[in-house]
Amino acid sequence: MDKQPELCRVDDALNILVGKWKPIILLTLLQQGTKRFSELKRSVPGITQKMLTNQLRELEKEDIITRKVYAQVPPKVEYSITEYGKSLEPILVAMHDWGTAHNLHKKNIISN
Amino acid sequence: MDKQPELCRVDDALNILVGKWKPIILLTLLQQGTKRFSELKRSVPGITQKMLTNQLRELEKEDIITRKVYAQVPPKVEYSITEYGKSLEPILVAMHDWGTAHNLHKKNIISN
DNA sequence: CTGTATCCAGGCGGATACTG
DNA sequence: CAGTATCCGCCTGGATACAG
Repeated sequence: MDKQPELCRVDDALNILVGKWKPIILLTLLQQGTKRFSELKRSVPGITQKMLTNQLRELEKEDIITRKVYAQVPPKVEYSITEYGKSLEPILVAMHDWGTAHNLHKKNIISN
Repeated sequence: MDKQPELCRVDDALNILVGKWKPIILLTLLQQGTKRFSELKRSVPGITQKMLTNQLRELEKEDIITRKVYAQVPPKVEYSITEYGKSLEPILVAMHDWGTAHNLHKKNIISN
């Protein structure tokens, strides 16, 4: 049942990153800083309100992002990466770099 | 529907790594080299034959691992990381390092 | 503007049994 | 030894409607 202690350490990071919209949400917040709910919705084309809320809540639970509510009408809520969340950036960068190379790999296969 | 080109690059890597047993399978092959089906099964406690086959097939499709069948009785099949698959190692290492630090983070929260 | 509540389809992963 | 085949429960994510 248990995995090797050394090996399963990767699963913690993976579980946090996994979610249809989490990577793009995190990258948006990392690159563009604090954003309102509606701004995020615009920054992530195709996402529904339900899913945006859902993914944000999960990231918040993991202490990767923070949620700041302004008591006003109309409502205003801002989301930001936590310091802890910023520690995920090297992983996202590694994946982004790999993704770029992956694209080239696929093109090479096709061209052969 | 479409995401920003730059941002969605991370999804390619993520999709390949996602799967309940893929990370540990990859790390095992990376660290210990070529392994037979039964050896992998022993290296990944708790996995069923169905899931081991399933995860191996998916990694094979992505050209991350190779499958070598020896025409003999009893059957012998060996799995190895491809050169291309090795390019995933930095990502796995980054996640492993993060997972280790994450453990400390959780401990700190508890101790506060 | 920033959510919640429902319903629903598809896929993932587990248990189990069977096979060349 | 190295798989396949089947059944099945659960969770994820999409569509849609409603709400403070």
